[in-house]
Amino acid sequence: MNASPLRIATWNVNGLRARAERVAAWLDANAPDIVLLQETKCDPAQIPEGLFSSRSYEVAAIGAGGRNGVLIASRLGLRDVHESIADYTPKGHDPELPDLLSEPRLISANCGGIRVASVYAPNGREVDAPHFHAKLHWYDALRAWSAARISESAPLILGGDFNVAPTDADVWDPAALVGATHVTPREREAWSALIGLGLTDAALAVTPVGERAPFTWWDYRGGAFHRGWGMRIDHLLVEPRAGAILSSSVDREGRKGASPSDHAALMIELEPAA
DNA sequence: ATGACTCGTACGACGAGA
Repeated sequence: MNASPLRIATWNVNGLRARAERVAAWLDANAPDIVLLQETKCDPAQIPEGLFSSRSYEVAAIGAGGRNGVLIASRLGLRDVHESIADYTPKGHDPELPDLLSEPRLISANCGGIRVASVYAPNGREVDAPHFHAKLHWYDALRAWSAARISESAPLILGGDFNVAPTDADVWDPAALVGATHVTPREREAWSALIGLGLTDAALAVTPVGERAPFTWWDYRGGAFHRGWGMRIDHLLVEPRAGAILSSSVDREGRKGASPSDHAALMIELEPAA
């Protein structure tokens, strides 16, 4: 029995060591039960001392030097950790492409009966660059891994920085992004195929028809945040059997002031299925 | 404006991010 809904949050922090004070304040203000972080940019041994343990979280993290890196912190237990989707490399994978499946971009654990994953999708760099094709292959592997999890008894929740804006409503100005990554038909097809496994885009699910779900990322440059020049590229994807999505919110305060991440945290409240 | 920030690496720029 849960007296109150679960709070599940995801945040690309752009450097956990650089963001330690902000993460601490955000944890204290929001009290999430499950925290998914991306771009920690550190090895697990470099996680700021006590940041999670002093707040009663168990942590599972992977990292390799100063790039990428993902983490799960849970107050609901943390077991059966998965650290790679490389076993789900798609058929036809071009071995000449960058090996993004070996980078620390997904970690998953069973937290209180829910299989959660912290996901950091590749950027893609330039349309049709090697990294762009590798991004699409990485999405194929993510879809295959997710399909395998959906066949298991624990419901699946994916959260993270997916580096795809699913529709033109998810960017401030489609005309400004012609020729850019994150909005191409191929990336959006990869996104749709993932969603099509039977996952609910939580932010959309609680957004009234005709309104726009809030952005989660704004470029550091040119005052983009204050101009509203953002995108919705961080997502929480919920298998319906996990429970009912009660709310979804973006922590815009976390994008303000000194030394913010370029991403804001996304958090949902979930009433777990009985 | 082929720009604009920021992090990590390593102590001066530079790759990468989106």
